[in-house]
Amino acid sequence: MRSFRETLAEAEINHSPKLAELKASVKILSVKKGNVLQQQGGINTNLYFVKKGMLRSYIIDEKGKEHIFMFAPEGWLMADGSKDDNPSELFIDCLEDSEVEVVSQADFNELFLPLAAINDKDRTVGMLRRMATMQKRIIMLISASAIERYEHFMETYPDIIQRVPQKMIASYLGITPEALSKVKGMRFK
Amino acid sequence: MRSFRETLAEAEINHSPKLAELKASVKILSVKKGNVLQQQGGINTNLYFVKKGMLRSYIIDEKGKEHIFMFAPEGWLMADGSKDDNPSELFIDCLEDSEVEVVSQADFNELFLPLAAINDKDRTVGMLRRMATMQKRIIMLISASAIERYEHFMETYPDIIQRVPQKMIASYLGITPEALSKVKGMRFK
DNA sequence: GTTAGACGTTAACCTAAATTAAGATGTATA
DNA sequence: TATACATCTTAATTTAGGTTAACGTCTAAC
Repeated sequence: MRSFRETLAEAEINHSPKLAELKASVKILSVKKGNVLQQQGGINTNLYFVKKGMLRSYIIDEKGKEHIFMFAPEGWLMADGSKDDNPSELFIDCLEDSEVEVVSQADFNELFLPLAAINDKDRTVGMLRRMATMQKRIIMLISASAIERYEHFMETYPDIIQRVPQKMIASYLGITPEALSKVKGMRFK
Repeated sequence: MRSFRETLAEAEINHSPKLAELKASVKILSVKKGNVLQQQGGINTNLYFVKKGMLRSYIIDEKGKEHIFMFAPEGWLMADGSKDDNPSELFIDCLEDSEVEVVSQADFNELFLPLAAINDKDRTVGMLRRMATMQKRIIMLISASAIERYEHFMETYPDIIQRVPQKMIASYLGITPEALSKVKGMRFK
């Protein structure tokens, strides 16, 4: 990775848009609840923009246990962010009947990223929001108790709470469903 | 956040570089070990590119306990990724005498992000690497035991292990120094 | 209607890691 | 040199959360 100054020294601006190519690279998909869009270990990874419904990404560990990495309701981007060349770390599946737009990782990097940075502040805001979400998540995981993580989640994503089963919330928080149940009971004691 | 198609519909390419402005926006800083570059709660957040040395970002919780969010040795970007308008969540300080390049969050978003996406693949790779690191970190935190997290850290960042005290590694892993000490002993039993 | 799965809750028990405290070593400073 | 301070380790104790299992509710399938 180059430094800021090195970047400047080498910078030459020339950019010819390829709108047709861009348009062709986007596929629209209707996905039924339960459908799996992407497998852990797969090599062709995509980005999914959720127009309607909700997607979920998760891993399955050696003991066969599911751990939810992220929920993506309407307006969110769903993607496996593991390094480009590596196979996908995540499963992605569909929690509600959904409509999504799909772009391959390769197309996104080559075509969308440059375009988005210039013309689509919302797109970069989307990436920044993703980063902010992950940062907060890490901070909660290393510093907060189960109940604090739960309360933070409720405040931040009250919508998601209504739409997914408790056991998935527990999985997202990094605890068992039983522990979440216990912890919820304790709040009103 | 707009969808891919909406983005395309609205896209108009025009981009005039402002190299002079860009250059002026970069400051070079020599920082002594222990210096604090940025405070939790501060409003003027910067991005730091580490040319030499090492930076660290961390929070201090209500009980006064430190939790390390990230290390940034040479070649890494250090930044608080909490939402633009919010005050900084993180302290950033200096673990070794360092040389860093500094750009304000505002300048970065307005000037560097567009430029980098087009001309500097390494820069976007840097952001993607950041995302990949965070993703892996979250997965480890929700699914792996203390010892597994430690072993993963050793494999992934053998360099950092040599350069920072154990208690900071523990803090990064989300465990106490005592627990890390115990866990290290257990590996050779 | 009956049955079989999912889901959520509760409780008994267990374990990993936190807390507290003490001691051993190293290092910077008066 | 002596003092203080930070780091790491070990051990005793406590606690948050995991595991296992039982039970009630709900929904889907027969």
